[in-house]
Amino acid sequence: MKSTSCSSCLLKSKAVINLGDNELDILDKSCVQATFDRGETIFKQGALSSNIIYLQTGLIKLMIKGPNRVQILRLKKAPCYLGLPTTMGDKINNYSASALEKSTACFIDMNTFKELLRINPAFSYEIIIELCKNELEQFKRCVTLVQNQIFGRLASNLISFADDIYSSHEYELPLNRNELADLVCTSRETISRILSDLTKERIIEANGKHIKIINYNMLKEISRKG
DNA sequence: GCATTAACCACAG
DNA sequence: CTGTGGTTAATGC
Repeated sequence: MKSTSCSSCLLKSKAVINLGDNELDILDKSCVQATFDRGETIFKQGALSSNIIYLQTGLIKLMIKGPNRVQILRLKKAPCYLGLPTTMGDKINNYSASALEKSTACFIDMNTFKELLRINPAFSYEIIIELCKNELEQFKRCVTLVQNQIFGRLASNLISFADDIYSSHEYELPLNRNELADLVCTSRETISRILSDLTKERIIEANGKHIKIINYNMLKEISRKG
C-alpha cells in the first residue's frame, strides 16, 4: 500500500526529521500509509490499540463516549500524532478518531515507535514537546468549557476554527449542529439559536455550514467574558 | 417573586 | 438535518 519510503517522505514529522538512515529503515519496515474519506473511523474506542498514528494531511475529530452522550474531545489538524495517550497509556483505546475531511495517515507499530523513543533522544524530545503542547491546549479548553456560558464556549470554538484550522475569517464548518453541540457540551437546539443570534447581532454570518466572522473583536470579547 | 439560562420536546421545512 | 416555539428546572438577584 505504501507508495513512498519513510526516508523520501516529504511529510516527515518534526520528530522523524531527527532520525538517521538506520532509524528511518526501522521506521520504514513497520509503517503503513492509509487514506480516509470524511466520516471514516481511524481508530475506535474499546478496540485494542497497537499503533501510533501520524496524521500527514487532513482534519480529524477525537471523541469519547461519556455516561450520557458522546463528547468531542477536540479536533486535530495535520500534521500531528494521533493516539499517543491512548496507545502508550493503555492497551485499549480510550477514545475514537474519525476523519472530518479526506486525510492521510501513517500507522506505526507501537514497539517500533518505542524503540525509536529509546534510541534517539532528539526524536523523543519532539514527541514530548508535542504531548506537552497538547496538554496545555486541553487545559485551556477545559477551563473554557467549565467556566464559560454557551455563548463564550461557542465563540471560542468559532475563533479557533478561524485562527488555528482555516487561517481565515470565512470557512465551512466541518461539523453539523449536533457535532457542534457535542464539541461545546450543549444541545443541538441551543447551537442553532446561538448561531442565529450571533448572525442577528451582525457578529458573524451563518448560512448552513458557511461561517463568516464579521466582528472578530466582538467575538473574541464574547469568548473571553463567557 | 422575577429574570436569566439552557435543556428537553414537538413539529415543520 | 435544521430552526423555532413552548415548557420547565435551576440559579441568582
